[in-house]
Amino acid sequence: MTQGASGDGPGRGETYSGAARERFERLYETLRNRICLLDYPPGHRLSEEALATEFGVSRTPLRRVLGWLEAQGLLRSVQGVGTIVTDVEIDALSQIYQLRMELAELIGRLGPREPDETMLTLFRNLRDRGQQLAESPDARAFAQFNIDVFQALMQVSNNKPLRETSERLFYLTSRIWLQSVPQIDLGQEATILAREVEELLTAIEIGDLAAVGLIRRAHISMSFIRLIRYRDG
Amino acid sequence: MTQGASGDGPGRGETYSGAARERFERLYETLRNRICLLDYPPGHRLSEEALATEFGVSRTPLRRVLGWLEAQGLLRSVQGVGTIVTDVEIDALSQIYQLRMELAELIGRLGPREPDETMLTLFRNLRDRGQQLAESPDARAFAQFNIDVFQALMQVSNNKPLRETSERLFYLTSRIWLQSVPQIDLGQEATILAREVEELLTAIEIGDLAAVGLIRRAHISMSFIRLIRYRDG
DNA sequence: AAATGCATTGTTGTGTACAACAACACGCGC
DNA sequence: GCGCGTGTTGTTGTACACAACAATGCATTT
Repeated sequence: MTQGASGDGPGRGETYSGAARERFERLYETLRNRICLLDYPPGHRLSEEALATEFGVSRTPLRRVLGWLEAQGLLRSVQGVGTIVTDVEIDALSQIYQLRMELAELIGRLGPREPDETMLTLFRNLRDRGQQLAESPDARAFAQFNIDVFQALMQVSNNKPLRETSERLFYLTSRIWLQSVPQIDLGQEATILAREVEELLTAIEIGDLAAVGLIRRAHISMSFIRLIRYRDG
Repeated sequence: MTQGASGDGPGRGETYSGAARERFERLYETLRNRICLLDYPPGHRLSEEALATEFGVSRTPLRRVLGWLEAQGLLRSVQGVGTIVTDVEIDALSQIYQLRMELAELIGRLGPREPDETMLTLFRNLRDRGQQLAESPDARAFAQFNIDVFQALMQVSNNKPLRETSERLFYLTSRIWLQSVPQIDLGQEATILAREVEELLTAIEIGDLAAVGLIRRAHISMSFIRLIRYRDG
């Protein structure tokens, strides 16, 4: 393949200011999803050469993507060894969860965004998806649903730094559920998450965004406790 | 210069696992300081080629450093134009300050670290420096002192994600004071900061770390209000 | 004189070859 | 049989040459 003559890259005309940036974000989200969905489990060593070949680029632009993922704490590159998917040890997990709880509450307090029809539709769709998921639990679908619920919640606040910080911490810890999937009660977790979405939807319909933050915080708190209990036995 | 034969690079034997990493961190902190101390003011276009030449490396390792700074929001690279130091517009500044206030309070609540003699000495030295600064105000010394006070405060909490998040937001906004230096009353600001350090030291000596967070939050809140007043007239 | 097209220049983005490094396996000595 | 040194292999790190791109200045045209 010749340089830059990517087949599907510049297809959409919305290259706001650079086709390279678009490709970067595509690679970034692709790899982040693979990490969060445990296609690349913690400790997995992925090869720059192999990834570059797969995506039809050279190592150079790929390394920029890996660099960002490393900056987010999802990867760790060490010379002579490889690029390793990070693992989250239990005490670091606890610290992140403590902070995530506080930030979840802030989502409803800092720059709340008035719920519009779009947001309501979004959460109603999530509620329906949650009910289906609770009826027929599936590990991967659960993980994806968890991500989608989080991303929907991020639209509640206008505070961009808060959203970015919450995102970073979320993607750092969301994998733990898929990792513990043999031990956890997937059906119960799906049911709990589905009910959380229902509660969130109720609060949004009323327009009480502070309540949204409190509900979310409570569920993060409880889910961490359940997680610890799962792991302990 | 041949590859890797840097004169001062591998001088210290504490290369925990890679001399490259050490060099990376040195470049990173150097450039971050230059940005935060306004050696590179917002809007400034810095050349990869020139920087690589200055540091005696090739563009490749330098680009990794620039990539991290871009991930932290301090730089913005655009093809064909250059690598530009970001500017903070007033509304984004407000959002960051709101979040910083909340995080400051959390510093005293999440994983507080018992003050030891080292920390007390650190803050007592800062108190002395603050008094000297208040007597003979200097813009650059004020900015550096502001950074050092912040870094000392980061040692109060054991929560690493909270520290990293606070750092990111701090370095994103600390430049605003040097930017406004013709308009602000530098002597007054130095006096206020020195007194804040005194208050913080008092709280630390008592061992009330929650108070530390509250004091810090209050000062962040007030300093933002003063900043807005400075800018408005 | 003003506007427009175009060449020039300088920048970041990309591809590629090689160096530095660490892990592994093999063979040698004990 | 066991320990150790060493070559081999695969990885990330680095340097460099070139492509893609945007801005600028200049000549040309209207």
